[in-house]
Amino acid sequence: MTIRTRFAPSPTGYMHIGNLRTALYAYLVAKKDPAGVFILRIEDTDQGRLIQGATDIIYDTLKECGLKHDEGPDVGGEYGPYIQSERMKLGLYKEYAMKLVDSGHAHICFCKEEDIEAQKEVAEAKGESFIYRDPCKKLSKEEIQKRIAAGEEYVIRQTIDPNGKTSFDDEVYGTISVDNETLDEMILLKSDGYPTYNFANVIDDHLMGITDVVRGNEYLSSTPKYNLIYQAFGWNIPRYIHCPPVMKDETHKLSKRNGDASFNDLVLKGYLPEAILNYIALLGWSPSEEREIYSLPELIEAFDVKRINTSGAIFDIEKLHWMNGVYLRQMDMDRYLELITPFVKTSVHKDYDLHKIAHILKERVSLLNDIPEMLDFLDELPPYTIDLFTNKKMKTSPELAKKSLIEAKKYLETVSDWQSETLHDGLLNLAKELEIKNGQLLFPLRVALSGKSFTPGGAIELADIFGKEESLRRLDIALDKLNEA
RNA sequence: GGCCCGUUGGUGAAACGGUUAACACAUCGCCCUCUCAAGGCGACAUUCACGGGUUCAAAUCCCGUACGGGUCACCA
Repeated sequence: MTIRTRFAPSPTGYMHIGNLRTALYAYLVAKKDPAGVFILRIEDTDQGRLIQGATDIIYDTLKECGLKHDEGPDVGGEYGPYIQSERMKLGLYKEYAMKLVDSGHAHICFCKEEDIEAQKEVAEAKGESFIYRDPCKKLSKEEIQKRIAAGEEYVIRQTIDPNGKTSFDDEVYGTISVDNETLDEMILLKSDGYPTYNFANVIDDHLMGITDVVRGNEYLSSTPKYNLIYQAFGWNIPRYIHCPPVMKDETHKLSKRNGDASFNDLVLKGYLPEAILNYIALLGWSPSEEREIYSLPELIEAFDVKRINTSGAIFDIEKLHWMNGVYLRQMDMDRYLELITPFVKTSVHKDYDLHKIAHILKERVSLLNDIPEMLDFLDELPPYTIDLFTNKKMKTSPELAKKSLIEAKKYLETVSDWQSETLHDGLLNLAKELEIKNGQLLFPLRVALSGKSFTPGGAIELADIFGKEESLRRLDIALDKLNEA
């Protein structure tokens, strides 16, 4: 049977990391099957929580990550519509809810939300566990008709036989079974006519032919209730793949609500979508081989539902940071150049060779946002004091720096063929002639050129980027400082 | 509180009754080196939340306890 999975977010804001990981896993499960279908369904049944533009964020995020859906509101498909509010207009949910009422698996309920709430509080105050026993189940057909005709608001509530047990098999958590008496009779259809998530989800998953339900483990305890609905209709129960939560720390889930990083925030900080995706794939799942860097196609190949963990995983930005660096270093130069250019240009406005800049950056950048600060010395020589010339490891001091720089200047002034190779050979030669270590010549030179204690690139690379004129100008400034001392 | 789920180093994790308890990030050393990175090498859990039990043998199986999470919404 062809695998069909769905990602079913509600458009209520930004896409957070846990959400994205669920989408990823659903995608991987589908694509593991060469004919597998990955579906996007928008669950907008809570009209009060809708946020303008949230659906676009979902489309954009999936697109940026390469999680291409085969069916969905924007791409169509044979099982549409793919937006629940549109399906609701078709009267779909009400029709199915009424079928359940007819078969005795659901009932009309006139209870007021506040009343139930009040009863619950009383029970809690007494320390008793509260399971709502709906008095409306006893209402006669006539009375129900009368009250509906009188315009009274009502909901349709699931009817559960408290006897017996319901169990299901989860691919990740194994077999789970619960006593039916602990199951509460959830609302299927709200008084505004919209279905609840709980109901719409079951109906749509069935109607859309979903074979594998991938979702967060917070649904583990509702799943028995969903199965009761499947059974009431005589439908096949899908395979369940419940995923452990992505945590912010030991005790808190990652959530947009707490202002935790969303996919978008991470991208804005300079993390690459492919690195983010690779990293979150490893949060709650581990490959069978000893490897961590996977492209999306490679993930499809390596993914195995059986290797999804059962316990929550803490999101560790340090590791993402490292992984982002790996992706950046592995990248081909053309794309790298294209990617870093806007970041370089925020702090570098002079006309330096971007290729050369890219070259010194490549092995050193883990986060694109770090680039401007790393290059802040290129446009203008920052103010600095001569103690920068003191370095124990290099065994340099202002005195030694002065000597080295005088000699360096003499040499550099003679160079007509100003390019990396020439400078390299010339300067190393000079160090040899002076009988000092390379570092004792090059370290001071690098400081003189940059005005910083550390920089991407060394003296030769920087001199190459600056060119003869600017290099000598900065050298003179350094010598002035050293002469004053 | 009832029910459900979980618990291996700071973090992600491997192990599927018998290993010196992998690997990666982070951290700390050393090497390389013109700084910083990158790279190389090495260190880092007498121990797998705790207590019992089963077994010749337990991180792995069973029971209990503790702790954490989830759920009990006309939110998803």
